[in-house]
Amino acid sequence: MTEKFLALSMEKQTIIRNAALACFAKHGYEKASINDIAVSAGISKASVFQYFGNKRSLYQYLLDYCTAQMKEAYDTSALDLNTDFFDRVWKASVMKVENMKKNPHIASFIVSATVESAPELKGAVLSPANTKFVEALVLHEEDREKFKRPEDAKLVFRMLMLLGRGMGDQLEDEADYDGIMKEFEEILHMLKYNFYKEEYLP
Amino acid sequence: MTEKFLALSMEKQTIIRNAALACFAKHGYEKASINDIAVSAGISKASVFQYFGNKRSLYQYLLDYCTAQMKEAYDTSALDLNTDFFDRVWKASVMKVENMKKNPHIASFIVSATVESAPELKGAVLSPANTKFVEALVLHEEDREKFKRPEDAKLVFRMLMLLGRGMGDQLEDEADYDGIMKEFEEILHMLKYNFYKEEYLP
DNA sequence: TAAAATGTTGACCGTTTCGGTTATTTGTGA
DNA sequence: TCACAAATAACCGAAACGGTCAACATTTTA
Repeated sequence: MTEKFLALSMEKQTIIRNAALACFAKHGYEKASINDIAVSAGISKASVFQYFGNKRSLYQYLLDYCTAQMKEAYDTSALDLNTDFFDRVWKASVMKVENMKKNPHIASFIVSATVESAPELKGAVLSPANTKFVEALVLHEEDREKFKRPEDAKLVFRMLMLLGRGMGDQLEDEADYDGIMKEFEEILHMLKYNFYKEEYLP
Repeated sequence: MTEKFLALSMEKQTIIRNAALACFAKHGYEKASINDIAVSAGISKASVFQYFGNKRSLYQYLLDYCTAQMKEAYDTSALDLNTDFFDRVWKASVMKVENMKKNPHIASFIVSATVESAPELKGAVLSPANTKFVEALVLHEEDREKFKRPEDAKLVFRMLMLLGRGMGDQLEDEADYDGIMKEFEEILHMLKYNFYKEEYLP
């Protein structure tokens, strides 16, 4: 159903896809209108139907696209599980942000898709490719030993998860990726310095 | 225009108000429909117009209500500026969460209202009562001196701001207020222990 | 360069939903 | 039982919805 769309130039595909992702993410499936998407993408409403057939197919295409995009972004590049905990967190964060830079609307679209409940969308699923990603961040015994108080390790991990959410919000609002990431890198260094035993500091 | 509404029982007022706040927050002014709100509140659409006259008046009432609610929640209870930094952060967070407990939809409504751009709403303003609140959290010189590395203080402050955002998200998703707050209290204690000079620890 | 094929869209369709009104029903206190 | 107010079902014209199609550009082909 999407052959017509896939024949378009990549630039045009990106513009239309981003418009659709943003619109569905903001308004949800039912309240997002094809007209809004078309205007936002700078094309006519009829073209959207030309490319995707109907609303439902457009939405399904976006789900599939996001699934594939997430796989490509996270699954292939293996996180080395043998590095330092803070380094792992840093590496994973960079990956996440690089992905957000390339495709700024995917994150909020996925969030909105997971809470979507329109009856028309029964059977339309978003396969979660994130598990591997989080697994790599999990705390290992050798991580804990580096902490002055090993019992702090778990809570630091939880704190970094919450911090990640806060950063994600900030990134969606003001898109100053590099500024935020620089700040985050400083935070990780600071935490390492204050929480690790001296022998584990460089 | 809202006399009819204010004559209702407090319980019914709360139900209707929460339905409206949630609906406007989720969909924005234009895409939120009176019918949705009425169904969600368990009353008829005609009643909503009976109580508020029209859509615009309902929205204005919610803005005014939120402004008053924020004032009551933050402005009256003075944060003591002479306590420890982490204690100040903790106290402010408790206030914020208590307010979210009582009125879970205010936060997201205010966020959505600040980015609202419907032409019909020109002149409808939300007076920000948060300034005092943030002032109390600002870092003072005597806070910095307690840190092993005083230069860390500023970054810890920034980190706590981001952490607060992440926590806010979590609170809106799963409403396990006490669990999250207990975790946050532990985080603050842990940070204090690891960042403060020994002489400032209890 | 003329014709054929393709890409794009303005105008339109029937239907639904919108904000808002009105006439009727329902509940209540005297 | 009756008067009165609260609540709503039914309704209104207008707008927006998803979707279609014929007409207009643009490109490809002969």
